[in-house]
Amino acid sequence: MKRITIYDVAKEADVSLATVSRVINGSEVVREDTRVKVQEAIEKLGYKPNAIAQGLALQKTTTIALIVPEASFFYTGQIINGLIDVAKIYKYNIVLHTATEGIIEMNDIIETIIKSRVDGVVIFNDKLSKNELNTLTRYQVPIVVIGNKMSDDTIGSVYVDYSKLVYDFTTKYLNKGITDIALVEDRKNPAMIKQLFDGISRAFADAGKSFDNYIEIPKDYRSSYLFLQEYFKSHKHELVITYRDSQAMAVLNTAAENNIRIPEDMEVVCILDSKYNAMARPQISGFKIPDYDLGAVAMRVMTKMLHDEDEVIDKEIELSYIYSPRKSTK
Amino acid sequence: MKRITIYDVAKEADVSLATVSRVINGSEVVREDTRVKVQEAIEKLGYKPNAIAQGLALQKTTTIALIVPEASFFYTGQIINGLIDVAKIYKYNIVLHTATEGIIEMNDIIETIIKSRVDGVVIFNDKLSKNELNTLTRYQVPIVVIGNKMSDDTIGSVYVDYSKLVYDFTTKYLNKGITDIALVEDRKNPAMIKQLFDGISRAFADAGKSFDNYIEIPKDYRSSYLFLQEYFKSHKHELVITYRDSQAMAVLNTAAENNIRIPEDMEVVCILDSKYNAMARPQISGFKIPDYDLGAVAMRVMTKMLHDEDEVIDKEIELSYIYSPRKSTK
DNA sequence: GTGAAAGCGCTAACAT
DNA sequence: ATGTTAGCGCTTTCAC
Repeated sequence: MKRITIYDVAKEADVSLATVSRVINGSEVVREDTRVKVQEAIEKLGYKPNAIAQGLALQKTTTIALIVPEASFFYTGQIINGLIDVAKIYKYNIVLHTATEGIIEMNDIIETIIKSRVDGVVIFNDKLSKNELNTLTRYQVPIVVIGNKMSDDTIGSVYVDYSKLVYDFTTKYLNKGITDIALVEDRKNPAMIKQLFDGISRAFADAGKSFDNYIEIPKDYRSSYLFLQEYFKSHKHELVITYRDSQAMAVLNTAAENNIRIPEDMEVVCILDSKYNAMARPQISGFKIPDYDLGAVAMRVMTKMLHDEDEVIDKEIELSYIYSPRKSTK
Repeated sequence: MKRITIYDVAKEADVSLATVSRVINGSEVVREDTRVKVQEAIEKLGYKPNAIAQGLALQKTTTIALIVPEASFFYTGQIINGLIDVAKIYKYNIVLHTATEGIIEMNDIIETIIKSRVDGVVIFNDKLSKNELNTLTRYQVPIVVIGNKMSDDTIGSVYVDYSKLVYDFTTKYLNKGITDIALVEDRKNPAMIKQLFDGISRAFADAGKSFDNYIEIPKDYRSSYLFLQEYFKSHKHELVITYRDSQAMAVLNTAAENNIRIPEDMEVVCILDSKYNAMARPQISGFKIPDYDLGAVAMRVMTKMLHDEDEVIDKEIELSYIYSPRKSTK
């Protein structure tokens, strides 16, 4: 079955291919009856414009590349949904790349991205530094970063200020006289840890105190569970802050085993809220991060960078969060 | 900055573009010294072949489309990871499409897929019937379906037989004399419900009994929680089977509130295991579904359909599961 | 072993 | 309002 082309349509409708092209692209200058004639031919033949050929001719692909950390779909899912939903509106395709650790692989991804001539790339990576983007910026590809504040001629970003979040939350507790606050985190995400640590430290500093309860736990649930099981035999804090739901649950479970009542003896809060926080017992308080919006807004910024070239647009967009107090805090 | 093309390289290396093309594509017929000469030119200019132009010339894009149900990333994440990992190996790009309910949107997606001239499409959709694929098959695009057993000239599939899973599990309990078995499910996924229902019904039938404890619950956690809270005031079963972790947790939580001890008074098992099952208290027994493999194998089948055109390949691949007994069952 | 030229399907001046 | 034609960047016969 030969793929039917614009020539076939032209012949069928007895016009030139230029006219067919005009019809496809909704040019105004085509007379109504010939437009109908062409439309019928298109319909009859079941013609679908070849996006690849269009891409070659127009020097743009209407596809953007999305890079997400591998195996991060638990918290990336909504971001992708948001991204794709607005991509659909603007008729963009999304090619998905997953990046593991390691700069070598990142270079591979960038290589294929460059070759595929995407119109832009969105990177979700809270670990990424602006410097690491140089490989990409060299090729003049518009970039939107999700998770890190930065901007530039060809770079935009959408993010949540976790440092501020933690600062405000910590300050609230310090003001209540609660000072035995601990931060539980693994080393999976250094940049995130830094933000959290900065926020809590600043809060302590502003209160004339210093923060020193950073508890580093293993990366996987099982090990961190065992670690905390031991830890809470001899420790207890007024407030424990964790980043992910699994960490909060590990705290919950191990505290219970050590007869630490939550929230009476110890309060627990989870930064990155999830539906599982509401299923745990006691239900875990957390901050609702607007993941869907992070993706949607990122794509929106992308389209602006791509279309409204003249207009000055805001390239650093901070999104807000909502605190959901539940049963693990007083 | 002008994008540098194969012509630029040809000029720089003082050869024809045909030769450059040969070097790029690793043709054997190029003399060693000219190959080196060309390579140096490529290096010097930082030339990256334009995949779009290659696509046009070769009539193939080395990209495959992946369609997943929207907002399903919790159980789709690993599938995508597996898919992408083997796609990388074979140098394929993945363009991601999310499908909501509704045939209209599906047609939109298929439309853009056809236009983008992908080499194949992988569909993760346990609701999909072979009939609905016709729109796609008409265009001769190789298809691999994840989650449903089916095959055809241009269709392959990778799946887990949930019906069998439930049949075996139920039979085991029936053999122990446990007959008060209930299936808790919402109506999110009719095809899946059918599989589960079929399996359990067959088991009962083979034991000379009939199954009638299908408990339909609301789709979201909150409502189903309230529903079950009421339900367990007046009901209790020897074994409750749920599909998703959130459903199992709802059962756990509401049972606890009604003083039903698990597993002493009632056992609970979750078909689709997740890490959260191990964090619940009591820990929930479940079946480990090989999601990563589903994706990886699907992509492998795809590449086979694309490359080894002559060779006969197995187009219906059933993957197995592993039972993880934990604390919610005896 | 290497070059010349046609063609992949489409868009966008430029003509008419 | 519509047709002609020159690219877009690359692959691949066919000559040499």
